[in-house]
Amino acid sequence: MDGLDRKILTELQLDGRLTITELASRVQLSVSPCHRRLRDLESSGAIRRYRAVVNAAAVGLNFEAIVFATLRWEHRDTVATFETAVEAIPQVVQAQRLFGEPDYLLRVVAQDLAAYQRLYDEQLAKLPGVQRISSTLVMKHLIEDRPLPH
Amino acid sequence: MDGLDRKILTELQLDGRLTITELASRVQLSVSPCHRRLRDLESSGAIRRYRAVVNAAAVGLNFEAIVFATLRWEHRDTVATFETAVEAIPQVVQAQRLFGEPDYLLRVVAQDLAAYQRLYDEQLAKLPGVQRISSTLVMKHLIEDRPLPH
DNA sequence: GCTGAAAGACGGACGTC
DNA sequence: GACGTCCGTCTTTCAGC
Repeated sequence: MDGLDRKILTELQLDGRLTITELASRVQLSVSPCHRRLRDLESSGAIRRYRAVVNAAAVGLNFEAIVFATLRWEHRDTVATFETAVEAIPQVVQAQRLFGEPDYLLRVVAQDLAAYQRLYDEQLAKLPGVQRISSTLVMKHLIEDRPLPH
Repeated sequence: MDGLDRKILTELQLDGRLTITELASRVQLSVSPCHRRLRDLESSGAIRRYRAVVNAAAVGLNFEAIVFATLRWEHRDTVATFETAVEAIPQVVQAQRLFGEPDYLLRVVAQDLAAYQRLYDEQLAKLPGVQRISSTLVMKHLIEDRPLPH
């Protein structure tokens, strides 16, 4: 992992569909070594995958919320049960477990406020092991999917 | 935007480097119409971009934190000043403005705890217009970059 | 949906530093 | 060991019809 590899990663974070030819010219390398490096980055797991970034509004998802959840500590498997239940909700597009309060942060999308209310009442509020759950609406995205810094 | 378009978007969220040939066979379409649809999805902005998902640890970023920030309401441009300052920090890889408390949620990466401490003291704690800022460490990612639901 | 031309991908070989 | 340049061939792209 040297400067060239990092440069390749940066370019591919900006445009994941770059051709090897174009990528090679951007990082000032010829095609074959660039191709070799890319293959190594992919097989070593440095590049986890490629993804199209889809405009949520284009698929009718105009509503986004952040959910804060804190668990009760009942059993050893409170965590596992909760996490399984979260993973089963497709509207949860991002979820992380934190140290401290809250225990979990979820990013949830829905079609509109009504759909979110249904989702909240029927699924989020019923998640197992939860002591306290609250949610707030996302007003705006400042930064989304920015390339990792050096 | 019909079922086929949605299917195309789903497949490309799972693998952004699918070739048209492969994509066409997955959505049960022949190559040309699939290609036309893809071009339309790209030019209409439904597909915002393509991006390589890079393993942060592979580039030496082993630390991740969530920052909660609430602003003081001094002037009309408190918000703009704060947002500009946030955007200038490359370690902030995701940022959203919320309704309610906190006003902002930032996702921050760093090489290690020491680097994060420096970043916090020298930059995050000095962000303009902030009334209260606090941060917590990310223990684990449950869900990351999941395809948008239907 | 099909065709055809241009571009790109990808493996190998080989010489250089 | 890594880069660069040649060489193949196969696949993909994308504008015609």
